[in-house]
Amino acid sequence: MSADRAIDARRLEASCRDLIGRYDVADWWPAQTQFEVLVGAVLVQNTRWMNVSTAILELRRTGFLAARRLCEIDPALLQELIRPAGCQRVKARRLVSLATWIHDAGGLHALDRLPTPELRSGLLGVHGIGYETADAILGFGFQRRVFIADRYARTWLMRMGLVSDAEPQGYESCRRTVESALLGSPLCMNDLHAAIVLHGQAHCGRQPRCLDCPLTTWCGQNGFGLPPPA
DNA sequence: ACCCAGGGTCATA
DNA sequence: TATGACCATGGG
Repeated sequence: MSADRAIDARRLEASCRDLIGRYDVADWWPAQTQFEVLVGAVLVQNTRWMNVSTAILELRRTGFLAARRLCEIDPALLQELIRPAGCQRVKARRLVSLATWIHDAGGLHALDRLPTPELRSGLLGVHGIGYETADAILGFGFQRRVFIADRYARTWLMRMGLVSDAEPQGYESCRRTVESALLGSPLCMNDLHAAIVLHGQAHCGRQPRCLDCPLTTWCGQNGFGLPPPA
């Protein structure tokens, strides 16, 4: 399977570098503390960041932006504080689960020392944290080198012809493929994710803004819509 | 007045 | 294993 690997690591690296260079990727994930990154990762699930930031402001204003505090918070109060982010009942439970896991593990300082595989499986064990949220937390919260193979990423990679047709279908296979292909690359994976999302957003929506975009992406339905050039 | 976003879980077939 | 419903708010 690796003999005729259907991915050109050189071209992938060049394309990613090019993409990163086209977007302002600095401070793409605004956060004042490490814990705030983890909270934001849960709150942003299927939600615009604008709504998340007001919820985070509420949490900060009331002093609940700490794992220990969130473990004991009244669920109804937490729901009210994060209401601007939507799905408040669901996300309140998830935040408490996350905070409890952190507390039981001995705090973020203890978790920081764990190897990435252990940390990742631990995160995935928390109710409400799936692959994408776990990897966002690993990358932006714990500064680990992980590729976030979200839908934007998989679509972009496929449309660019950078991965085989089979890869984008599964999160994990795509993630592993890209991570191994970029093993020796100096590219910042967080910057790459930011650029991919910004690129996806720029090509999203009913008014495609980038029909003349030099990158090989297409505008239209579902993010990258129009069929690939024949 | 729609539409859906920096997902994940759970119930079906 | 593979879809689909569901969560829910606010900005465009």
